[in-house]
Amino acid sequence: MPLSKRVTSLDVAKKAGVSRTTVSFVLNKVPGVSISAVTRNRVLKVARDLNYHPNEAGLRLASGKSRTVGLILYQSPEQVFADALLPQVILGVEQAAIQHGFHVLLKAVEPKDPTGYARLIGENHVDGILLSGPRRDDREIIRLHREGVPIMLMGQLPNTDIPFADIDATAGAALAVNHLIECGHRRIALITNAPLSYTSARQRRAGYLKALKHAKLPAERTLVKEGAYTPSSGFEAMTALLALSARQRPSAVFVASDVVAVGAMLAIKSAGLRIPQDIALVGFDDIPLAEYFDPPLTTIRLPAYGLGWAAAERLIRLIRGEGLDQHDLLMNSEIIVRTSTQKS
Amino acid sequence: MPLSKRVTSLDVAKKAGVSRTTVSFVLNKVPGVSISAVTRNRVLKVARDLNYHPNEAGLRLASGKSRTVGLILYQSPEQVFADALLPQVILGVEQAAIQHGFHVLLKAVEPKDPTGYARLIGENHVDGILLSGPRRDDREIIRLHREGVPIMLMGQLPNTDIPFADIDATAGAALAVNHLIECGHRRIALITNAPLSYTSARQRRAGYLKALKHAKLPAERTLVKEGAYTPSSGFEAMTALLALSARQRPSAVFVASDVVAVGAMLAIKSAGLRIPQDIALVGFDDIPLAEYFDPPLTTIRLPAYGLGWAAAERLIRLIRGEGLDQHDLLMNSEIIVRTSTQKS
DNA sequence: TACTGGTACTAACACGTGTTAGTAAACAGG
DNA sequence: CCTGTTTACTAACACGTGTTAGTACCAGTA
Repeated sequence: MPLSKRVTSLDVAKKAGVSRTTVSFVLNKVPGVSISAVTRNRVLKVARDLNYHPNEAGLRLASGKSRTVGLILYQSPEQVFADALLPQVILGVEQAAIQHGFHVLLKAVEPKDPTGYARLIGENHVDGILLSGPRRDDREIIRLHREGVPIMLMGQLPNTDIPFADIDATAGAALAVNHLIECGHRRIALITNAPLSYTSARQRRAGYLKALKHAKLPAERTLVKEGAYTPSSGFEAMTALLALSARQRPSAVFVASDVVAVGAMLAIKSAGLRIPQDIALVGFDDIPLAEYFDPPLTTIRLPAYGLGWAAAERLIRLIRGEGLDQHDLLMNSEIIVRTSTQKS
Repeated sequence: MPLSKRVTSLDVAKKAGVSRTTVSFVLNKVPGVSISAVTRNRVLKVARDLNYHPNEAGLRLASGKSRTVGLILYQSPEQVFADALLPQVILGVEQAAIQHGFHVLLKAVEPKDPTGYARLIGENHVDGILLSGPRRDDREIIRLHREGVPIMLMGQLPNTDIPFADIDATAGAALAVNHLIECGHRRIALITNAPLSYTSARQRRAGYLKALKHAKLPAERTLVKEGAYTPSSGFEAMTALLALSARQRPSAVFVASDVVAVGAMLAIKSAGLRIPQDIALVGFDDIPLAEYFDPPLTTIRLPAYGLGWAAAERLIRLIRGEGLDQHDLLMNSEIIVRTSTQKS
């Protein structure tokens, strides 16, 4: 029974003996209209007594706004599973949205099956889009942006002017490699977090190369191996590095993902080598378990929660038509030094 | 400009030279009404040409349905951060929802700040609620259920008849302990995944006790320690176990969470003991990294993705008024035997 | 010819809200 | 006493859809 009888503003109006318009004025505190204190209090009381909540659909229809952001996860299931920081990002998005009175609609999109998330906009389902893991071959997002739809990327899309919030992965990677250089290493290898066709992998490699160049160390192609999200890819990449001749073999490796680094560590230990005495290791991400690896992993800590928070907050600004103080946001990371680089 | 001009069904009707009603009949394939093939094709073509998508708000208002499920994460931020399986669960929910034409609205609720997710129902924002991590002190959910709101729990709520989908954690825990018994262990300790005030912790302990009883082994209070989501809690709990006298000290430990187990492993190794030779270890969850712990962790694999999928699918059944084949769903887990229990 | 019944539509209402334009009463100023 | 202004409201429209009741037409039948 209670399900069939939804309380509407008309019910409130009737019971309070006023018009529906007055109810709307009171509850929305519309500026510029005067309502007597007696009436206002009566309406408020009745609304509370009846447990009135404005119907979302009616509200959207009348206002044309949905006060909802679409959080699009443009990632394959394997990526999602392996992404240990995803919960933090999502939570950051959620809490920023709540703070601004917005809701979050979650949508996972598989790259191979680009079922248009654009429909969410066309259907007026969301006011703006937060796109995690943008792809270069995604024409849809560019079209939407050109049409004036509020969009915020988490990650970057080269050759577009779509605003984004992202970790400054290049700087973070440089931090990692600089640390290794300061530890005295000269032959430093790189295992990427993902295939180099991904922007995130490119950025981290750029930081690696930058740090080497700054220290006037040569960059050798043989010292760069591709990982792909998983520990096993790290195992293989490291195995390949260990197969190099004694002269070519690196004394330290920057693995651009903690998860991939786990596999690399296993390869090193399986080969009977010690970390950091024989090979030092720096990871990237500072996932919650990195501190408990054996040995504890020196790594780059990313503000995952903060990234989600900032991205959502900036998107909501766009939706509201407020300007952004800066078009793009690059967040700083910090290095967390642990045993995997400290010859204690 | 394109933003200001949304295409409505009236636009389609005008351009096709028919009434709006006809457009609705054609696009919704309403049974029992006859439309000539010529007209139908004309309408379909125009709709495609204009890139028409029905406005979500109008649709909701007219139909009274939102075709959206609310995924409520009733967990503290620390829990969310530590939950390595959460992405899998969320993805399962998402994909089941998509498959049935539903959307997912995500809402994180902090236990200490019970800002009513019930409003989502009152506002007609969602058709049903998927509650992850239900709490005993949550009066709201019981009220909603009594009012006939479709609800599905992920986890269980004793003393209520709210339908749920959950892992059979008791059976899973028994699996773990049985394995240790089969390996010849007689003194088996338990480190819980969470404080015992949590249902999930209770269930896992129940499986532990059941397995001991079945093997006619005594259950000793001194061998049960509480963990709390984090590796550090596992470290402390294990340290306490190691402090027991040589006679009391366990030869094997069931840690009811892989994440907590990481801390326990560190404590064991720090004490100069070996796994599994001195102390064998079984975890719970089979998080993606468990395979890469040192040593690889024997653990209980949970169908996290499947749980999310099944829970969403069952909720949608409830929303549609279809019955459930069974009121509750308990999903099976399996044991994954690795080195932490195999004296190889 | 008149009636029946099916085909192919359309007019009009309902859903619940925000908002603009307008009105009656009270009040203030001359 | 009349006029203009403020106060405190309300009637009516708009938003975009689904749906019920009804209409015009035509073919077939008695």
